[in-house]
Amino acid sequence: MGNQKLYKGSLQTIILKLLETNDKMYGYEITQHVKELTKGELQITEGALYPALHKLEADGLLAVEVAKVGNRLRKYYKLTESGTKETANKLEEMQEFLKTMQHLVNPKFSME
Amino acid sequence: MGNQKLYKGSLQTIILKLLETNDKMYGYEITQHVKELTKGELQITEGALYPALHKLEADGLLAVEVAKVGNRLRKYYKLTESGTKETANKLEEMQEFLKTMQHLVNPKFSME
DNA sequence: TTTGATGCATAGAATTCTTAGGTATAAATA
DNA sequence: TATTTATACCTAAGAATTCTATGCATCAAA
Repeated sequence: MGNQKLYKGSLQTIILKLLETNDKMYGYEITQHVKELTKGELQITEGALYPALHKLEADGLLAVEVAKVGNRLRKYYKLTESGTKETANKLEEMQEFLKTMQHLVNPKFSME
Repeated sequence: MGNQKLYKGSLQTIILKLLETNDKMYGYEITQHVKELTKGELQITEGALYPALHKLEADGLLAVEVAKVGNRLRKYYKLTESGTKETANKLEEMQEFLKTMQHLVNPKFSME
């Protein structure tokens, strides 16, 4: 996932957030979407993405739907009910984390 | 380090930033300082902190100065010259990361 | 006098991601 | 038409970082 270790730990949250916004997506689509959204800053590697998707599925947060496009298959992922709840939790945690880090590294611009 | 994996990858930057602001600090002091600054949100564990300090020292970013206080010793760490430069780099990367993540998880509040 | 705070440290496990492959179809280009 | 690039899935081995669980020792407070 990119070259920056800062993103370590945030992949699940990123995936869940994308699926909250876009309803259903397939793996390759996610990598391209993130690349565009971040102007190339963040490149999710497939070696990180697919295991992450499988784990989210195994944990019951995502459901899969296989589609055939031409002669190739795509695996569309979407949030389950508990996935939607967990997404809300994870986004809250992420906001808290971002606020805390902002405060730590740049106290001037994060006064409350 | 707390229970949140989101902080994975940001420990070095946190340490460097603290030393940039406070000139010199010892390990235990760092844990307490972060705990206060984050109102308990982030608790750096010693099992994460000390190896991190040793690595930063080995990489030439920190210099150590042992002090005796009463009958106990403290190891004060401070930035070296290259440590100061690297701190600037890491803080820039962190700002970029925070901006990117904010944009990803909450596009509404991160328009430019 | 025993607990809690201070202060250092390491070893092993767990987690996450990177690197480096593998397979295959479709489109573009040389 | 042959080859490269893009699309689309996947996994295994290793690196890197952190957590959990220890250990040792001093000092203050209960």
